Amino acid sequence: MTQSRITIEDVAKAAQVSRQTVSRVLNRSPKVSAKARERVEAAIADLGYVPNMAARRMGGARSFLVLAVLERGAGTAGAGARTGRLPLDAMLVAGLDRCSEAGYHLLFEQLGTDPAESLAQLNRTLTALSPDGVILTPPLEERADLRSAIEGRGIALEDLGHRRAPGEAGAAMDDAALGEEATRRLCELGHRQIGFVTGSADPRRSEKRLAGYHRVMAAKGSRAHHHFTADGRRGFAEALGLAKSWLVPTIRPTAIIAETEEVALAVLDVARELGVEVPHELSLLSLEDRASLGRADPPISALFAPYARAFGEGCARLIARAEGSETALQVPADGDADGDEVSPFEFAERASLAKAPRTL
Amino acid sequence: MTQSRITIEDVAKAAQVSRQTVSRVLNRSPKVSAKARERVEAAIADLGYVPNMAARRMGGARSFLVLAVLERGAGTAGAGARTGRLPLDAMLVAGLDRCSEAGYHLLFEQLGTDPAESLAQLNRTLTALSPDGVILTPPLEERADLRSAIEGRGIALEDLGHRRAPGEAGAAMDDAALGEEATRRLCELGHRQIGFVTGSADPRRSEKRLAGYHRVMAAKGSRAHHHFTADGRRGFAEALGLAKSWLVPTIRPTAIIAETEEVALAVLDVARELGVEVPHELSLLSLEDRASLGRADPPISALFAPYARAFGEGCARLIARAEGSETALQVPADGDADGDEVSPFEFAERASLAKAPRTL
DNA sequence: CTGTTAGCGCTTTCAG
DNA sequence: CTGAAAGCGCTAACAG
Repeated sequence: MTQSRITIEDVAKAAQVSRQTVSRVLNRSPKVSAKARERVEAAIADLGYVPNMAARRMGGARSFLVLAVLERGAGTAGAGARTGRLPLDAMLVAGLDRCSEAGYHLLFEQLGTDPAESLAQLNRTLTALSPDGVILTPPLEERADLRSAIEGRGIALEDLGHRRAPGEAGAAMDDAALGEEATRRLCELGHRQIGFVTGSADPRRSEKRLAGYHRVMAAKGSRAHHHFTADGRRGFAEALGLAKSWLVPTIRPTAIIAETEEVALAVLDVARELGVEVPHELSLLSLEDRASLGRADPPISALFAPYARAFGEGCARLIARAEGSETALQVPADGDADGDEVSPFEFAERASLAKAPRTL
Repeated sequence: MTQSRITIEDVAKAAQVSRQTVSRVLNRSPKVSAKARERVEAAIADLGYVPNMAARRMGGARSFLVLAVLERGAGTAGAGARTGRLPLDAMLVAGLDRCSEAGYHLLFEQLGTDPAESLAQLNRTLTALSPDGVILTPPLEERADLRSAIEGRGIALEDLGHRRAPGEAGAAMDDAALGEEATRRLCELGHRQIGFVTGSADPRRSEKRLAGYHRVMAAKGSRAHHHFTADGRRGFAEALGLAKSWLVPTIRPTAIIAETEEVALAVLDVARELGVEVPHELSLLSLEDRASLGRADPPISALFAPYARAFGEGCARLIARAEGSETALQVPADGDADGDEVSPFEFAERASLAKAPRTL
């Protein structure tokens, strides 16, 4: 079944129309009579015809391709690698789902870290593939050169953040906002002595999250952020040692924000070792969600950017744009105006958060 | 730079040769004079010419595409999902590395679980994309219908196991062998009372691993396998409860094989709770490697199938075949004859394994 | 070794 | 609404 040599010509013949008409049906052109359409569709089903992508795009039309651009090393480099990276597996699946349901294909490409070289690389890929859309994954969305290379060719561009206005940082991927919201949530629970342990593989992102944390702490009038930050990016062990030292004195953090799953788990271990009870004596919040957090004892809550979902949505938007259906994903009108300030982040509520103890 | 409308024609003109000659240079044909080649290469570099993939494949030749076929749900469906699945992130990166270095592109496709439907789906993709090679990921490599659909079109096919003979299970992905080797390793450490807790999302794979375990235990004359197996696939909690019950009596396992990271971590927790010391009183071996195992206390050793590596190698083999370079990857001649029986699995040695305690 | 000639399968014009 | 013509950019077949 489904012989591989059936072309649009065969369908045209079978349906007794010209290939143009078949092509129109294929591309959902409205300018086809119902009768013709029916005949063509019957013939297509009958012959098991499947249009050839390459030929399709040769005609100078769409390529039905979405290109996802990764920074080399942005994903887990293998089991045992450091964490704090993109959840490529979930992103892949989310993207695939969205693309295949629309008949599109998803292609990934890794770019090296050298700016000039990576730009050239992208340009090469762009002309070789001429994708209908490109999705730039963090931290690449900030590369203005890449963005203009893409847009300069008239190719649709998306990144993981729904942006409110062009040029603005995408809300869902705003690291500073993530740091802020995490801190704010803890403050709302009554915490003032809040610690922050970084650990992301990408220092730039740590920086921003930390900045958000500092901002909120300062606004709350706490000075804790001057004492309770540790840099797990450099030395994991030292950072933990530092975190450990926090927990011994009488004035100590009542909550700690851990930038990664790894750090969160390690802090939990430290607390256990020291006999500090989580969550009653110490609340713990991770900025990255991984399955293992749910299996920790107690399970650790996480506030995180919804990468996979955002990626899938980015793909969908790209496709919608390519299809020209400007009615499709025009901002789900989710009352996203500017009032409610719905959090763009996902929160996995588990058992590691509690109100601050009274013994402030 | 790198205008997007440069075609082979432009290069031909600039190099003062026919496009055929340019094409030959592009495809590394040996039948080009050094002079011509030089001029063409100069022109290419000069103009920043990049061949268009779609057009290339239209010529009736290669498509420079490798298609990786996944079973829907084979990857992590998102943070918090059950484990025991393919490490898609690492596979993606490994495949991308191998493909891009050869100028190929990697495309993923998910197939539903209904046999007929998934075959049709594959056929569709095959004719739409006409990839140069297809790599079937577990458990799809066992689908004879898919295999013949691919090979019937003359498309190169690979899966994650280096197969010794056609039809034989790939060594690196042989689940029974994994169960056997894990058990054997523990036996070599003097263990006889070995437990096995399943937990994979794919029951068929659990079955095979378990079978390998049973086989070795029986061969060693132990009867432990009649008592110490628990099925974490059904009910995680019950399985753990069962495992827990093992550890209380005086005759109890001195080693436990955990099929997944999740199970391994849980068993470790149980042991800790019960005051059973790992590894001195209980050795623990995971059949799946994840970063979190390395951070457990003590870190948990793992014996596992090298998915990502195998995937990357599969891609490389596909490409080598497409390139016709039959000299390229002809079995690295790693003394793989049939003598040494080098393990096809990877072993992450950590601190959870010890010799069996004397108090057998 | 090199150039010429035909398409690959589809879509864009542009006429009917 | 439909068809005919003219390629898209490249590579296989052939001739030179």
